[in-house]
Amino acid sequence: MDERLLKPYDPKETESKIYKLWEKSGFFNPNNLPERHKEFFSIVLPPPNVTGTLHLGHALEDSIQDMIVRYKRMAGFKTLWVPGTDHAAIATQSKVEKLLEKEGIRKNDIGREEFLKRVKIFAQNSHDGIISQIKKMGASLDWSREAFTLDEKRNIAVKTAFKQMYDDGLIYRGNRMVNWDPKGQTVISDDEIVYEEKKGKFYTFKYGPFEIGTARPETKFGDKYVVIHPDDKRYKDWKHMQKITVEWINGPIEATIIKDEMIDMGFGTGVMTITPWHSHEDFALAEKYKLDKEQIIDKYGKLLPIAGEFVGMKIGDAREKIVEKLKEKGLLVSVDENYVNRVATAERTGGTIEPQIMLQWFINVNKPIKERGNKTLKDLMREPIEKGEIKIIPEHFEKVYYHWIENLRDWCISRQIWYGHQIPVWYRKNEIYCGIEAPTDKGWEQDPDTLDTWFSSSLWTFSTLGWPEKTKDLKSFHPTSLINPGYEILFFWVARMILMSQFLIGEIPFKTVFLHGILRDKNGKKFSKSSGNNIDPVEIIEKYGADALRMSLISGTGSGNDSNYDENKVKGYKNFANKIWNITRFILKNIKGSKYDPSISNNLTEEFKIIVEDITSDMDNYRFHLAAEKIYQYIWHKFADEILEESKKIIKVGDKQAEERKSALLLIWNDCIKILHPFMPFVTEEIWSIIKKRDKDDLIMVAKWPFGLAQDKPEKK
RNA sequence: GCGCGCUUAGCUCAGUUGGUAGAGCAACUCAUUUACACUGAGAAGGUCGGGGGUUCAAGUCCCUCAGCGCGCACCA
Repeated sequence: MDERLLKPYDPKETESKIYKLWEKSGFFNPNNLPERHKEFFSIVLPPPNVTGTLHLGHALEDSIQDMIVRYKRMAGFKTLWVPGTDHAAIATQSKVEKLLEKEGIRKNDIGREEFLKRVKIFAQNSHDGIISQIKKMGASLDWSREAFTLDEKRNIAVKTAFKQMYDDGLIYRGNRMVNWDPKGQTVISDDEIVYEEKKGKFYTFKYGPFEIGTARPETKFGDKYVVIHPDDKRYKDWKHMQKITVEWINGPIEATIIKDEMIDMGFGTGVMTITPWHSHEDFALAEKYKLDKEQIIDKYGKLLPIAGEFVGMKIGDAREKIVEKLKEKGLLVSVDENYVNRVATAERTGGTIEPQIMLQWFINVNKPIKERGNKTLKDLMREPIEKGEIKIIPEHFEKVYYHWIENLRDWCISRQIWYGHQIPVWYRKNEIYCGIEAPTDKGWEQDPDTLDTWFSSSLWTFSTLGWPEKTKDLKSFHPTSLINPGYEILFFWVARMILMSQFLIGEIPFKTVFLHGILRDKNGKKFSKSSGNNIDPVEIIEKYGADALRMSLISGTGSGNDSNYDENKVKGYKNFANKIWNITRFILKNIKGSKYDPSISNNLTEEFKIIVEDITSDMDNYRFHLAAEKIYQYIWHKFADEILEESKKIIKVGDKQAEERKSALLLIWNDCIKILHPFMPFVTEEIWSIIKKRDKDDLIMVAKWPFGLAQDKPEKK
C-alpha cells in the first residue's frame, strides 16, 4: 500500500507538487505533446486586469477553461491555452492615482515619466500575484507563450493595426461629441458609461412665448434655438427658422425656431431649447440645420465666460443660483421635485459624464470598405454570427449582440491618460504622420494621447500568436477554437475582437463564444472591494483545495447563468475528493496480488460505458455542468455505494468471479479518474501516480479519454 | 419605451430533441468504527409564478398576465 493513502487526502500537500510536475512535463506547450495529438485546439485566456488580485469570478473562468482544455488534450487535440494579462489603461491608472493620493502625491506633480514608472511597478506586482493565483487553480496554460497587452510585441501589433485602419480611412480624427469624464480628465467610449438613476429636479421656465423644461439649467446659457414638432397644432403659427427675441438668464437674446420631428409632442410642453455642445442629440440636430455650437462648460466642469456673472463656478454649485435668478426675473414656472434622471457616470472613476465636443480619434463603423465589397465594420461584426461561422452559446445572446450593433456609434479610441499605447501619430504644424516608427526628420511631435485599452485587447487572439508576423503559431492556432468570457464583456471585448480580426486578417477570431455568467456572493450581491465581500480564491483553496473549488464552481449552473457562491458547496466537494481517495485505497487493498485483465467486459463495464458515452456527449456539447454532476453521482452513489459494497462479498469468495470483479473495478476506476481529471486535476493526477507507479511521463493529463469516445476532430460546420 | 433573461423541494440550483419531477445543502429516523464520520441505510418534502392554448402527452412549445434581474435607447 502506498504510504500516501494511509491518511486522508491533503490537497495542500499535493497540489503544489503536482503543478510543478505538470510544468516540468512540458505538456502545457502543445509542441511537446506526444504524436497522437494532431488536430489543433486553441483558446486564449481573457487577460485579467493588472489592477490588483483575482477574485472568485476569475476562479470560475479559470475552472471552466482549464476543464475544457484538459478534456481536449485528453481527447487527442494539440491543445494550446494562451495566458496573459491586460494593462487595463484607465482602471490601472486611476488605481495608482488613488494610491499616490494617499501619499499626498498628484500625478501632475511627478510628471508623465515618473508616474508611468510607478504604474509599471504596480502592474508588475499585480501581475505576479495574479499568475501565482492562476497557477494555484491548476490552470494548464502554456506559460512559454505568455503575453501582456502592453508589451513590446503587442505594441507593434497595436501600431500596425492602427496604421492599417488609418490608411484605409477607418480611423479618423475629428471634432465630435464625446463622453468627457471631468474626474478622470479623459474621454471614454459609450460602452464605458454606467447609467445611474438619480432623483432630481425638473424645472419649467418661461422662454419668450414658450415654456421649456430642463433638468440642467446650468447648460442653458447659450440656448438660442427653440425646437417644436412640425405637426404640433399648439404652435402651428410659428414658422421654421423664424426669429424671436426672448428675455433669458443674462438678458435678451435672439432665438431661432426650429421645426423638427425629433421632438416628442407628448413630453412636457412639447417645446425645448438645445445645447449642441453638451448633448448628443442636440449636436445631431445642430449638424442637421448647421446651427451655432457654443461651449458652456469647461473640462473641469466649470462655467465659461458665456455664463456671465456665473463664470468659473462649478456646475453643481451654479445650478440653484441660476434657478434663483430666473425666479427673480419671473421666468420660473414650476419645479418638479420627483423627476428621475438617468445620470451618465464613468465606469472606472465614477465621475459624472459631461458630453463635450472635442477633437478625438474614432473608428468609423459605418464607412463602406472598398476592399470588402463596400461592407462596413458593422457588417463585418454581424456577418460571422449570421452565417453561423461563429456560434454564441447560450444562443439568445446573439440577439443581444445584434441589438448592440444596431445602436453602435463610432468608437472613440483616444484617451487623455498616460498609461497605455501612445497613439502612433505625429504632428508638425499642419502635417500629420501615422506610422509604426516616429518620423526621422525634425519638428515632429507625437500625439500625447493613448488608446482605449480595448483596442489592444481586441487584437488578442492573433497578437498573442505573433501577428503581424506570419508565424507558425498563427497559421496553426488561428482562428482559435473557443473563447470563454463573461457575458458582461460581450460588447467590450468579443464584438471588438470580431471587428479587428475580420478587418485586419480577414478571418474570424474564434469559432465558438461560450459565455459564462457572473458569480455573486451567497446573498446574490456582486463581489466588490467596496462592499467588503471580496474573496481571494487562494484563501478557499488553502481551506478546501483547488479541486473542490473548481468542481463547486462548474457543477450546478447552466451556461451563461449567474450563480451564487456558497462555501458549503466547496466543502461538499472537498469531501468528494477524500471519497475518491478512499475508494482508491479500498480498490488497491482488495486487488492486491491479483492479475489485472484490461480486456474485461461484463455488465458493470457495459453499464459504465453507457454513462461515459453520455458524459462525453455532454462534454462535446457544452453541458459541462451536467457532465460534472453525472460523474459525481456515478462515482459516489453508484460505484462506491452499490458496486463496491456488493464487491466486498464477491471478493471474499476468492473464486474466478472474484478475479473478474477485481479487474472490472480497476478498469472502471481508472476511467472514472480520467473522466474526473478535467474537473479535479490535482487529486486525480495524484491517484493516477499511485495506481500506475510508472515513470513521470505517464501523466493522466495526457492519458486517453476512455473508450476513445471523445471527438479528436474539430466540430463539423 | 425597446430588448434579453429568471420564477421548479425549506435554501441554492439542474432538468439536452416534449415522454412517470432531480441533485447538493438543511431538517427527520436508524446504523457506530467500516475503504471512507470528510461515513452508510432509509424516509419525508414540489398542483414546476398565475391563466389560457397546441398535443395522445407540457417544467419543456405558443399566447397572456404578474413579480424580480439585466442590457440598450435622444424623453429635453
